[in-house]
Amino acid sequence: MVGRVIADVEILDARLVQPVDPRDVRGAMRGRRVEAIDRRGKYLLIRLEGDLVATHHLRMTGSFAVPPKSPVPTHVRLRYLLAERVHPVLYNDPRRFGTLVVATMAETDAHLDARLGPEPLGADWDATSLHRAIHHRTAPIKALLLDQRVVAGLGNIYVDEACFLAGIPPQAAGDRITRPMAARLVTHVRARLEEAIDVGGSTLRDYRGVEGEIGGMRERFLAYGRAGLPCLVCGMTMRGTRIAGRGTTWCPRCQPAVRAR
DNA sequence: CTTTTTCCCTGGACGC
DNA sequence: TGCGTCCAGGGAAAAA
Repeated sequence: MVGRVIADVEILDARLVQPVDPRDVRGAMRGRRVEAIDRRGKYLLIRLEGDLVATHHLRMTGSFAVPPKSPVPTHVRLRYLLAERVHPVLYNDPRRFGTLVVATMAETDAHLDARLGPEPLGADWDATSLHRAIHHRTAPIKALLLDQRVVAGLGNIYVDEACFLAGIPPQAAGDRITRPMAARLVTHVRARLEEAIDVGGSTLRDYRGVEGEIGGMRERFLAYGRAGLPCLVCGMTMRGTRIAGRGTTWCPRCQPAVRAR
């Protein structure tokens, strides 16, 4: 899309852009050239000429498809028609959790800055900054890592994976996470994210790459979704519970309870 | 202030 | 096969 002019935007599901009138979004984007596409946390930013940003969030089931390399998906909610290109870029989202906001750069930055902490793959996120952000908190470490203001971009899968690899039980309170433990979390969050990116993401059911590809990460899960199954490291039965409203899996042997202070 | 719970939404899995 | 029920989860909003 970068460098091309958006000839038109067809919004097939008005709820995608609520509470804004879909006609305003269409009118604002039409005829503008795409200058760049960026990401902040889980937000996808389509930067348009003339100080305008289209901010997509895919939630769990959103994906972009680029025919004809990709098959046309079954739940297309929006079509970007590009000048001098036959096939539109499609936004697909069976469950309609995804969102789209169109705003100026300043409005977009303000919106994101209020919601997002440091990037997990960025230089400013390290053991010290994580420890500082959570050492006074009593919520479980899993809830804190899912909090996008603590660190931007982690979801349920990667938090379970990182806690497992770091040997820290997900229910451990933030104020019991020592600096060395924070260092292990940072290391394993980074390693797991980079590995997932390399293999094309974690398709569970709906996620697809723009050419329809299924992500390769789901065969590599060590913790996520393995409750009741043997731990791939020690063989003990993995336990399942609910933390921060999310299904949570951990190994009682590899992630022993943190000692009270 | 922090933390927890509820809600949104739909397709797939499962039981009968 | 068909129907009902439950579950998955990111983030906003409400409740505690």
